[in-house]
Amino acid sequence: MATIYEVAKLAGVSPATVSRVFNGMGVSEQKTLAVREAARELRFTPNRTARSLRRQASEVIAMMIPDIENPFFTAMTRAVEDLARADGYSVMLCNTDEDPEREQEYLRAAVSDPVAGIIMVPSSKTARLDLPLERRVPVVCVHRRAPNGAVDSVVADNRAGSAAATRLLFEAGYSRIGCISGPELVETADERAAGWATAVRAATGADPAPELSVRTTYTVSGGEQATRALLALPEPPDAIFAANNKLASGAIRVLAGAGMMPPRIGIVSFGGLPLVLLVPAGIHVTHLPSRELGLRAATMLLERIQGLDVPAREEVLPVVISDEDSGLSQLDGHFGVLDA
Amino acid sequence: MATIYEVAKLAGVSPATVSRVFNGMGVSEQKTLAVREAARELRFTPNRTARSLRRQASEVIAMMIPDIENPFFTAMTRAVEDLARADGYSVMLCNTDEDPEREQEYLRAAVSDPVAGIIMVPSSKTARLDLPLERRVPVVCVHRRAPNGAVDSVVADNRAGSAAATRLLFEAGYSRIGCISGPELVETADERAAGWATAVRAATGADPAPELSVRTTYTVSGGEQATRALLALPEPPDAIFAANNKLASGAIRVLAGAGMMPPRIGIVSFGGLPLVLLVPAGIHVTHLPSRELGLRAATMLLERIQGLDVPAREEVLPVVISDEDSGLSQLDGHFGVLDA
DNA sequence: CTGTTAGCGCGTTCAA
DNA sequence: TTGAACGCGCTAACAG
Repeated sequence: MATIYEVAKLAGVSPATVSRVFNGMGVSEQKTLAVREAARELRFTPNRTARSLRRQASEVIAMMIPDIENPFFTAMTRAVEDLARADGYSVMLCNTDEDPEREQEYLRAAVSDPVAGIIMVPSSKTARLDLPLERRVPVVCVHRRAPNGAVDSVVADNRAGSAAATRLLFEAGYSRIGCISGPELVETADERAAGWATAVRAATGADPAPELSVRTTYTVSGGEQATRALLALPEPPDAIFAANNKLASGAIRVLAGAGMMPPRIGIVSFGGLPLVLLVPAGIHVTHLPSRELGLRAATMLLERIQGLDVPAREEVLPVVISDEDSGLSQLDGHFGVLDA
Repeated sequence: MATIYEVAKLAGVSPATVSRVFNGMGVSEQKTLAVREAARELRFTPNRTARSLRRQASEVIAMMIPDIENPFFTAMTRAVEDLARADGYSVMLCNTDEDPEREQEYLRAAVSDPVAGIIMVPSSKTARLDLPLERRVPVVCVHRRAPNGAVDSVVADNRAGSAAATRLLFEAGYSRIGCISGPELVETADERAAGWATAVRAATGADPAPELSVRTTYTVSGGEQATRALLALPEPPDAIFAANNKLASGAIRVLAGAGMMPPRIGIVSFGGLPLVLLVPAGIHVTHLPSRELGLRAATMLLERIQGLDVPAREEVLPVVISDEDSGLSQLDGHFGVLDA
């Protein structure tokens, strides 16, 4: 692996000149050409590690998400990568599995790498950001707020969105609506359950029955178990608000297995059901601004990396509720089609 | 950010001793304790950049995939990450978008970082691996073979799997089966189209009609257009073999829009349709060993990183074809359910 | 515009 | 077992 010294020797210049050529400083055309020629001959590529060490700055952004297999997070990641690349940064993927220990481990690694910045979906309200804060590594929290509002955050309006999604079911004529949401202390899960409760209160004038709200893990099997629990109630719900796509998948799966489909039971999925596009008619699907969340987070982080020094900011992106089944119900009597 | 020098001073030892403590060399218990205490006090973390530069070795694996939003690739990536983490490596995600130029750019970056190794899904048979080969950075190709067999590869048996999947349609009574596959020169696309042709030949005793095979991009809209083209044929097919999940999604979308569903038309998707789990009955879905591909690739790469020096290896993983619609058709008369 | 030199933080000789 | 000194490859500061 060639170094600037070898290039310099071959080009008949000093190492510093080689460095300057590769960093766009003022070098005479003649020497520039000579350096480029020598570099090509030696297949020279600047060593990024050495550069980082010397500059005390890296070109890597750490992206910490709970689950790389959830299309919601990959869409976010994709957006981040697009923007980061445009600014010359690479994206390092860190899968936390909602595990605070893994998260902490990744934070430690990111800080000792050290990365240019961190975009993270905090696994819980207890996430500790001391390490990056202390080392002055910029952090932006996305999708869930930063603990203590310590750093920039950009989130979707989960509460209002969930309330609107639940309202859809009331408007469709359902009256006893169950809620399946994620773990306690996970912000999105709390917010979405709260939105559901708000809508129930607005529609019925009373607090929702406690047994109608089930909290579980954000997984397909969590959705399955919760749905079974709701169906087993003495007075089961006639509709279900599922707080994310995996929960909705589990719910749909169990309901389909029990032969219960709309309009016999109402279902709304808060968050897109990806790729497959086919859901039975009558299932409402709301769109979460995953890409927009990623774009905003990346923008805010890049600003911080470039030195922006203002107090922690917080942005809330609206959740647009379509009132059509699955977004495109006109296609077919039996299926709605969800945008890819 | 504390350095070993500050830790050394505080602990009353030399920097070398601090280094030794953090690398598991022989240091007296007393000094070890002193160093650890000082390190904790200073919140010291070894700087990975400096370590990489000095050791000429990094702890990052570059994972280059065509599309982070395709669950097939994220499942692979997830498997890679699991294994890599266990060995102390982080995974850097590189999204190539099937674009050879971006791929090349990423290879250049990976080589100049420099990473410990590269796992890649080559975007085409023309991918150039000279850079990593020259710099002796280990590469493993996954899902698609390495160009020229230059490095280790692990792939699924796309040809046999596709033939078996196509046979499923013949066995279900369909006789004129169309094929929608990916771009020319993309190995999986070629192999799957070839598998389809083999099955057609075996079933009909003749070569398939050329107009029954459509090649397009591996996208939902590609699948849509191809399906429309097939339906517009003077003699349209009575069944469709879709060579990947995105193509199948597009096909299903168009067919559903035209009111054509099984059994009126046969459909098989080569590759899982993720998360949503609901596809109309009669749609066959085969399972690709995405996780296994990732695991094998990671294993092979880690071996190479550890210095294994044998000629390039090639592994072919079997594709298991389930003969049930969507894997779980027993659930419901109208829907099949696909495993998450 | 160009060359010389120092040092980013660490791991690893070599001597003691 | 320990410490002093060197250098990984590069860029920034200073001279010229």
